[in-house]
Amino acid sequence: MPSFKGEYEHALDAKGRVSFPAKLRKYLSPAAQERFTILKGLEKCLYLYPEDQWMLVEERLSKVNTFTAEGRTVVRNFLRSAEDLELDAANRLALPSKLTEWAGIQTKAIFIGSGSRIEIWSPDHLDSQDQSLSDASWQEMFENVMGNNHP
Amino acid sequence: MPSFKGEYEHALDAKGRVSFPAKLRKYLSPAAQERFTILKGLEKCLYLYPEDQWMLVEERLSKVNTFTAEGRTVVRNFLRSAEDLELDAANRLALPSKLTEWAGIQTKAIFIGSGSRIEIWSPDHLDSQDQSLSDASWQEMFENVMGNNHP
DNA sequence: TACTTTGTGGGAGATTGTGGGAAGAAGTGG
DNA sequence: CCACTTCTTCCCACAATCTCCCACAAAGTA
Repeated sequence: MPSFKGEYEHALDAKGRVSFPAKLRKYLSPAAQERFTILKGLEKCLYLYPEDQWMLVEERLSKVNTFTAEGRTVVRNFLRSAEDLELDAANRLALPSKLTEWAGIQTKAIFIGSGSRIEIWSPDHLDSQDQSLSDASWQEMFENVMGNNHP
Repeated sequence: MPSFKGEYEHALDAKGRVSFPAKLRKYLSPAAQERFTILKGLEKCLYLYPEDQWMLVEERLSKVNTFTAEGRTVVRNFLRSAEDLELDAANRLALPSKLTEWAGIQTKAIFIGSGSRIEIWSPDHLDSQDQSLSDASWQEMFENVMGNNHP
């Protein structure tokens, strides 16, 4: 299972379309080909899942018990911002304007390969995210997360 | 089994009709095509089931033990507000005025794809629902429900 | 250099969202 | 039972939007 990696900046055109980075395209499994689901991330960026990965998410959601208020709230708020996309003939994505507005994406978008999914950031929000993370706390966080998984 | 997703706002016309979002239409299985059951939701919104999904709901209801008062009450109150609908030639639904009034829907309705069904909200009620859900409790809820499915 | 791939732009036609009129069905009161 | 009103359904219309297609320059490749 190849994972997405790397960072690529592309321009949006007047219609809200962006080229999907060619390098990332190479990681797409043929199963997922050309089809994605995009949604609001937990940070101020968008998450882009190729179809095969998204299906795992949906499968999990389908097991949630919607006879409880909590279950309904989770499913509602998770799926709410989601939308299916596919590449056009020129390998572009037409990003939904609601999502680009929310994420502060106007003329430029930065794609970040992040394992099983891709994040899409506005340059500004990515900068401020970077600056709020000092070198020291990054080191600490790294050790917390990675330090004791594989002893 | 693709599930409904996304959020779409549409205007009601003077006759209480709303366009059914084109993006959601793509998820309709040919079996269910164009036919729905609508009813009062457990929150202050309406639930819209395509015919095929509704049949599963009915099947489930048929298993409720109506020899108990509780069982009878549940079945009665669940079904009493339900009504069948179908799309007109312009892909619109004529929402029953009783239900729109109950849900506080006047000039605008928000469709939220939520897995096997679609929720229809008045913008106001959706806002207040959102505001009552703080980020903290959302995160917590999310972890409760999704966290321990796949250890 | 010649050729392919990649990123970007724009136009034409189809789709979608919305409004309103006219024919038909249903309810109301005499 | 009939005339009248109201509500519903079906049809047509139109503007805004979205898709699909073609084009082309820049960059990478052989």
